[in-house]
Order: sequence, then C-alpha cells, then structure tokens
Amino acid sequence: MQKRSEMTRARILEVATTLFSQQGYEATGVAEICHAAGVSKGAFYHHFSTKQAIFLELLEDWLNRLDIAFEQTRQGTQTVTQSIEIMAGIVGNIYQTADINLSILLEFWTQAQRDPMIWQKAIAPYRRYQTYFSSLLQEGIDEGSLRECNPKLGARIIVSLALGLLMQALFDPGGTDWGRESKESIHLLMDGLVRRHE
Amino acid sequence: MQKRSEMTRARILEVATTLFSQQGYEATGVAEICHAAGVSKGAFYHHFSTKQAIFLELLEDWLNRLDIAFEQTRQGTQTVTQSIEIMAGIVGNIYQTADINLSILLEFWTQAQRDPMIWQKAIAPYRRYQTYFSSLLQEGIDEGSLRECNPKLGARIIVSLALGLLMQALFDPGGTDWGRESKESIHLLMDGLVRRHE
Amino acid sequence: MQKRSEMTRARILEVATTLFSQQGYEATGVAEICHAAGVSKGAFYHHFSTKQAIFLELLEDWLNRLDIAFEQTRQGTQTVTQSIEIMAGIVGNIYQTADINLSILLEFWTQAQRDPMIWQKAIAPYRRYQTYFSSLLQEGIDEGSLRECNPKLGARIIVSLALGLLMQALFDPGGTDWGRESKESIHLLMDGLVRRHE
Amino acid sequence: MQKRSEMTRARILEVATTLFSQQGYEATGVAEICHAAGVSKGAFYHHFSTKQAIFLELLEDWLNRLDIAFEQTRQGTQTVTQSIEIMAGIVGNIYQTADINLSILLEFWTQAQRDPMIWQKAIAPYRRYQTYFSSLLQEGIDEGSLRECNPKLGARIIVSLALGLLMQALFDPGGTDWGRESKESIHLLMDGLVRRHE
DNA sequence: ACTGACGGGACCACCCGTTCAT
DNA sequence: ATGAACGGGTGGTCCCGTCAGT
Repeated sequence: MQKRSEMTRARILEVATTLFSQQGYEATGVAEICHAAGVSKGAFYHHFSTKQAIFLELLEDWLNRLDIAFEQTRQGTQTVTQSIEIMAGIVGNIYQTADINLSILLEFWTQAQRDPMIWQKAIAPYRRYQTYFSSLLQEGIDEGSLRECNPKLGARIIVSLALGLLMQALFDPGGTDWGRESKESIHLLMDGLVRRHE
Repeated sequence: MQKRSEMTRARILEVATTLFSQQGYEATGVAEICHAAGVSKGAFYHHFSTKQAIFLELLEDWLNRLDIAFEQTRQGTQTVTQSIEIMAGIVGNIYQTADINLSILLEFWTQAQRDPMIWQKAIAPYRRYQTYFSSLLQEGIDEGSLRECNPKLGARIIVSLALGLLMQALFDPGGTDWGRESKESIHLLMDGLVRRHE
Repeated sequence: MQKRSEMTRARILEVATTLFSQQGYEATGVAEICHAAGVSKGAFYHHFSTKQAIFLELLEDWLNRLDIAFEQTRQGTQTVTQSIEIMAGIVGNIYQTADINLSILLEFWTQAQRDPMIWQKAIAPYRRYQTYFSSLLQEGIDEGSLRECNPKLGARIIVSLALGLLMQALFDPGGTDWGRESKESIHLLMDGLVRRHE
Repeated sequence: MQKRSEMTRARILEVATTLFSQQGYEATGVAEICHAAGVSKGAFYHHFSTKQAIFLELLEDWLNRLDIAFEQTRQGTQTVTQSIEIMAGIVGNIYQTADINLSILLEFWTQAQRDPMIWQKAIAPYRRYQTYFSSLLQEGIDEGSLRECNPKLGARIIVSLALGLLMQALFDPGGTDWGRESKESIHLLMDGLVRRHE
C-alpha cells in the first residue's frame, strides 16, 4: 500500500512544523524530528532530500493555504469596502487556526533574510497583496466610495495593519481576541481617528 | 590604559551587530565574530560569558536607544496629534539609521519566542508603547480633537502600523522611502480612508 | 551484519581502556580514542552517549570480571584458611592479567572521589569483600581454626593487604613477582610476625 | 614588606590544596584557584611558573611533613616492636590531620602514573619506608624478638597495611576510627591470625 | 608585587547527510 | 521503504600561560 509512505511523510511534516515553531529552524535537528515522528533517519531522507527541503515544503503549504483563502474571498464580493472587511476576517482567522503555529511565520521570515530561494517564495505573496489592495483601493476611489488618496500608500497601510497585528498576536497571544481586533481595526482605519467637523 | 579593553569590547559588539543582522544569531559563529573583530576567542570570552550574553547586550543597547528617542519626544510636545506624528517620524528615522541594522530586530523577536529572558526584555517596550498611546488617545478624545473610540484599539492600530511598516521595510528595503511613508501613513490613518459625506 | 556494530563498540572500549590507563580519564580526548580505534566521532557517539558513559561501562566490565572470579572461589572451597589463601591467589592473578591494566583502577578511584554515581559502583565491591571476609573469619573463629579476634578488624586487614599490594604493584611493577608476594603475605599474616614462645 | 608576598603565596597554596582535593588536579583551573584565593592570574604566575609547579610544591610539602614525623619517631625509640607501633600511630594520625585532605594523595599517585618527575618524588618515600622497615625487621629477627622470616616481605606487608588502610579511609571515611584501627591492625599483624597451638 | 586583557588551542558534544543491509 | 552504523566537520566553551601596564 502506498498510503503507508504518505502517512510517514505527513507525520514528519507535522512534527517538523511543531518543532520549527517551538525551537526554530536551526535549533531543530533532523534526528530530533525523526525521534519525535517515530521514524528513522533513513525514512526522513527517503522523503526529503535535505533539512531545508522540508522547510520549503512547509512554507509552500502555508502559502497555498493562504492563497486558497485569498482567492475564495476575491470571487464572492462586490463592494470595495466589503472586500476589505472580509479580507480582515481571513487574516483574523489565521490567529485561531490551531494547526498552524504562528511563530513559524517568524521562522519563515528570518530564514528569508538569508536564503534567496526562501526569500522569493516568502515575499512573493506580500507583493501580491500589495498590488491587489492597491487596485482595490483605486477601484474604490474611482467609484467614489473612498477618499482620494495614494492607493499604493493605502495598500501599504492595510498590509501593515495585518502584519502588525500578526506580530502583536505573537508577542501577546492572550492579550485580546485578535480575530475581532482585526475586524475592528479595519473599521477604524476606514473611518479615521480624527473627529470630523460636520 | 583601560580604554583598550573598552575598545575591544565595543568592536566585538559592533561586529556582532552586523553579523547577527546579516546571517542571524544561530548562523553566526563566535569564531566568525572574533575573526571579523580581529580578536581572539580568549578576548571574546573575557568580555562576554556566552554568545547569548552578547546578544542580550545588543538587545539592551537597542532598547535603550529607542527609549531615549521616545522620552525626548514625549517632553517637547503639546498637542495629541502633534505627539503622534512626531512619534511616526522617530519610527521612520529608525529605517535610515545606518548603524542599526533593521533585520536584527527579526533576530530579537525570533529568539524571544524561545528564551524567556529575551522575551521579557524584547516585549516590555512594546507594552510600554501600547499603554502610552492608549492614554495619549484617551487624552485626545477628552479634549475633543479625536473621535470617540476605544483608545486601546486605537493604540493597537498605531503600534500595528509601526510594526507592519518595519516588516515591510525589511521585506522590500528599496521599495519606497519608508521614512516618508511612515509619516504619511499616520496622516491617512488619522483622517480615515472613507470619503466624508460633507 | 550486526557483528560489525559490536566489533566497533568493542574496539572503542578496548582502546579506551588502554588510553585511560596510560594517560588518565581527563587527559584522554574523545578524538584520540576515535583515532586510535580507527572510527569516526559519529561512530563513537552512536555507541556511547558521553565520554563518561564509556568510562562507566569500563568500570562495570571490570567489576563483573572481579565478581566472577570471586564467586568461583567461594564455591569450590571448604576450609576457612583455604578460602583465604585462594582469594589471595586471585588478587595475585590480577597483577598478571595483561588485558586489564592496573592503573585504570587508580583512575576509577580518583573519579569516584567526585562523581557519586561512579563512587557508588566503585565502592560497592569493596564493601562486599569486607562483609565476606568478616563472616569468613567469624566462621574460622567458631570452628577453632583462628584466634579469637575482632572479625571486622581482621577483614579490614586482609582487604588492606590486598589494596596495599595493588598500590605497590602500581608503584613498582617490576619490583617483585607480586603474584607470589600476595600468597606469601597472607601466610605471614596468618602466622604473625612475632616469634611464638613455645 | 616582604610578608605580603609570602602571604599571597601561602593563600594560593592553601586554596589549591583544597580544590585539588575536592575536584582533582585536571578539573581544577588556574583561574578557579585565583578566584578562590582572591588574587589575579598575574599574581599566580608571579609565584608559580606553572600549574604543575604548584602541584609539585604541594607534594613536596606533604612529603616533608611526613619525613619530619618519620624522623622524630626514629630517634626516640629503642625496641623494634615499639618502633613499629609508633609508626602505626603516625600513619593513623594522618587521617585526622584536618588541614591535609587525604584525597589529594590519590591525586598525587594518579599524576605520578604519567609524569616521571612527579613519579620520582611521590615514589621515593615509599622506597625509603620499604628499606627502613626491612632493616628494622632484620634487626628484630637478629635480636630474637621476631620470627624468622623474609624481612623484605614483612616490610612489604607493613607498607601494604598502611596504604590499604589509607585507601579504605578514603573510601569510607566515617566507617571507623581509622586512627585506632591502624594501631590495632599492627598488633594483630604481629601476633598473627592463626591460633597458636600451645 | 600585582592586574587583567588577551592569544591560541583544545575538547566534548552534536549535527547533517550517506551507505549498506534488509 | 526503512533502519542503524557511520563519516566528517563544526560549534560553543574553557583553559593555560603571557605580557603590557600599574
């Protein structure tokens, strides 16, 4: 049966995610992963050519899942503001997704600083979001629902908000319900903090 | 002369900052630091008890410099909006400060995920900002210059913006003038993205 | 073949015995052992978790071999004096046994002074001998073949003799035939040095 | 004042004795000695050329003290048996001497196994005792107070007894009053264990 | 006489990846 | 496809001894 092979592979990936999250990429040894997954080194190197290979696969998995959510949102919506708020919800949900430990993101980014291959993969979606929100805002400005402003700047702010909340969720996981916070933040951003002189 | 000792110590710290930024904490070897600093391992371990010790000192230096800038701002200002904008300028300036490599921040945060001692030191200032902006916003609301909103939420957004821009500056250093971007972002946040129905 | 593994393991143990005997535990490096045994460090640490682990195993091997000889003697004899003299022969034979370098005993004892785990293992057999000889002497006194004396004291003397001869054999290996000396010493001890006033 | 220098020197020696006894020669670092003695490394190497040098000095001190006691005994006595018993008392007193930790003896002997210079110094007194007791026994035989026996063998036994008791005192310090045990042992040795057929 | 910064080297433990046998 | 032995190399830490300076 070929299921056996895939199960081993899956278990290794699963364990690696946990260990990389808890201890970091460099601090986690291959032997450690094998022991935790209950397999031998032979099995590990049969499925993955390198320690880095498993890391890349983890990264790709993560990005794929993000893209799926991203694409789903893009389809079903019409209004610009609606789109943005739903995106906020998605980001908000990332915090709660138990199986994806947030801190592995830091690991991805840290490694991306050095390895160009990882950098490319890890940074690409960020650019995609940037351009997506940029055009989304432009659309909003054109249709009159948003104020006239630099759409690129606006996109940058939205992405900043998402990244910043992510970081804070890492620093202080129990601080608030980061999912709710995410939505409310976007609202406040849309309306502005300054009182309007009506 | 006791200057000699301090110079060695300073050179080690300086080199360590650079190498940690470029290659990361774990990927940087003590021998590498020693070689780059032109000192022997004996000298290194005379000044620092551990590789971690030098990392902690780097972290403390960084936080101290941040606090100094923070405190200076707090004194000279009056209006709430003024304060916030000037803070934005400070954060913006961090990007340009040549001697402080941004990516060491990622290193700090990554390590903080594992070492409780580092975590405490690295997370403390974040909380300080949180409470500072929170009370600053409350003040603004009381004096009528800001809209009625949850000040804690607002503070979280501001911090998010700062962190998020920092991350983006890391991902795409040459993308924009992140210093200018920082100021303009705050402006936009204050006014809101949504068009006012005058 | 699983013989290969055991051969490697045995070769490491063998080499370690020699080197520890010649240079001492602390002065002998793991790399040195590996080089002398013709294996890599990877192989070493695959078989032994620590440098200390190999030392403990050496100690245990030694004690086991001692116990076997001890037990064999205990069975085949009847008279008390006979038993004692045969024991003397055994101790005497230790000096000649080529494959067991005597000076590793000093190493065992020296290390036992610091490491409680080693101490326990190294000191246990000494106590066993103490009680064994004590009861053996008591038996001799009861059956009238030995003079009335404190059996514990007598046992202590016998053990002292064995230990003392061992030490002297270490200090002056070629001084005498320590095997013969051992037997004669026991004889003299039994009869006493002082002239009997017949 | 030149007293200052000697005090420093003495303090170093004192501390070294303790540390070598507790942790062994190799496990004790020069820096450790300096720290415990409250002096700098410069001071240490001003007084002693090498770590080994201080060890040799300790050894010599120890041997000198032994020789003094040895010589004192030799003078005041007349009978052979008297001499031997008084010697036993001396050895017995070594156990109680608080300022000389016994376990440093093991250290001396262990090091003697490797370093010829130490070996010569450490083994010399042993030979002196050997010849001294040998002639003492011969004297006893000649004057008729001792049985006819090989005086060299007898000397070896006496030295063995002393060494063996020393070792046992190391292994089981609180086991008995080793001072008393020493005297009684010699008595028993003189009379013999075997019952005399009167 | 004494200080302490410093040089250079070694050591133990570990780690990643390979290989041979099953 | 999997397991265990193994190779070769690195990494942080520590240690002995020196030397310029006080």
